[in-house]
Amino acid sequence: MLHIHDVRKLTGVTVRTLRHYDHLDLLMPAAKTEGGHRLYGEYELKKLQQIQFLKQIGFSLGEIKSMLQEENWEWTDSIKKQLIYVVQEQQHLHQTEILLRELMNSIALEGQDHLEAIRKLMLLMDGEKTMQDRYKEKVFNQQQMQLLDRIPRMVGHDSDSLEWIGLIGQLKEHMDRGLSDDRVQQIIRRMDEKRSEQFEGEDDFLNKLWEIRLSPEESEKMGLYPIDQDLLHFMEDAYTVFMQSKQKEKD
Amino acid sequence: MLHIHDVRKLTGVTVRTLRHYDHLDLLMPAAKTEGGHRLYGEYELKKLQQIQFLKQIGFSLGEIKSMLQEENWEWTDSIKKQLIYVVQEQQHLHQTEILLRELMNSIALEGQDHLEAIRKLMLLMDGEKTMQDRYKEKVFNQQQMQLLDRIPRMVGHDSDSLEWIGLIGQLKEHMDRGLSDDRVQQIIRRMDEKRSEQFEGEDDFLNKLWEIRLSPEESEKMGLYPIDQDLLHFMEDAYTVFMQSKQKEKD
DNA sequence: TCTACAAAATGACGTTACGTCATTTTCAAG
DNA sequence: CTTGAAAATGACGTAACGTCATTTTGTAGA
Repeated sequence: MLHIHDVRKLTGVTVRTLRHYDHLDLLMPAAKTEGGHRLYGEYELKKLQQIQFLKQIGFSLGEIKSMLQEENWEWTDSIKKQLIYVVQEQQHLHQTEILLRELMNSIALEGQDHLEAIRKLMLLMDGEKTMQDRYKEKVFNQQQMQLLDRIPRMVGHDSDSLEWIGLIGQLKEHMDRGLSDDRVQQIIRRMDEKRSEQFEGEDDFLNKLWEIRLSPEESEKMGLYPIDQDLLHFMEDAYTVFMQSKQKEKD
Repeated sequence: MLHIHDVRKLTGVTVRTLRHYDHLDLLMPAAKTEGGHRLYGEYELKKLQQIQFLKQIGFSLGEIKSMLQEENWEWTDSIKKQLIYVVQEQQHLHQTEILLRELMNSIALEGQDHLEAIRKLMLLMDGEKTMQDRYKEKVFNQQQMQLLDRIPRMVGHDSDSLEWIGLIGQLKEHMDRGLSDDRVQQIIRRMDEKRSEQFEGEDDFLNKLWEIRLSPEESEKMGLYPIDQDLLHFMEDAYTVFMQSKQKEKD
């Protein structure tokens, strides 16, 4: 059994923090001495490190508690949420950095008149007129959109959707090789295998593609969303080629 | 003179915030009615917007107060300090983003065992980069070092890495089906395809890599994501089966 | 001019993850 | 059994407000 000070020496976590976690019922000592001194065991050390890790990723102690306690907590939801937050924060900080640099330049130009510099910058910020600003705003929005697109697409919570995402991504990468290219056809074959596992039955790949187009929600569940139209067509065509050569093989 | 509610409508700043700023002596109303209601003028509006601007750049209310009050405040110092902070924060968030993506992938691989996913990631984090590089240089030659960049990474959100992770995860899921199961063999075939796409003719490299993979300690030294031993052996065996049936087909 | 109801003011507590006292107990060595 | 070090407990502070609850004030209509 480890004394609270030993835990501190081992992990670097302060005594106050350990008491705090105890208070929150996040990490309780394995036992206490008669006099009430906290004693920690192997298990607590491990848990403490998990807590540190999750904290580093930016989760609040409350969320961490839920994650570690509740048996069927939706980790993937939490992680996605956090990912979106982190990406947006980076965007925000990037904008802030730009503003700071502009402010610095502005001050250099205006000399001592800081407030005048600010005033001019503020005009730039939410000014309603200049084309530049409209352009900036547009670009910013586009970036935002791209980010929001990219995040759900590039994270999958299970190995199956992860592979779908990977396959689709690679198909996109290899589009320029043409429909009959080996790599393309291999990807399509793998897709066909997967869809036959998942959607056993008559509806074929083309139907599946149709479905995807008609039902964004379904495809999002599968991690397929969003797919652009070009890729969809390419997939369709490649699949046709695939089926034809499969037919030939049979003959 | 503007009523507090008018200020809110004009600027979007809440009544509570205005009261708060008054309390802090940051922004005092130009006058008060007999009954104590706050009245704001043109000057206060302008100052409020400056405050909003500086707040957006990330300064604290305390600093803002100093900036606007003290005549010869060193603005450039503050701005530089803030700039440094913002840049550091971005780097920090970037690291966090990587960790989150790794965690997501790790969870996809490990299935529902989130804590195991965390444990493995923590192992990866602890490893020192310089040690890893040194180890790599010892094992691989110059040319092979370049190939190392192409092996799938847990952190990678490139579609290739994602598919690898997906494939490994699915192999793990289907282990209980046995070596010759269709799904297992299809996965292996896809793996083999990917292998030959990227590492055709680099058998020496692949053999070395596989040996390292087979040893958890060696893997850790290189900073590779630890994969369960039994899964690796299963993969090896299933591959043997795959090669055999491929041979038969030829005959 | 009185009334009534909206809006404002005041004060206090809550939030996050602990740091930092101040005070009291407990532990372990001599 | 003493004693000094370490632990425990409790309380306050932090940043920038949000959110009550309660009391006053402003003003429009009768």
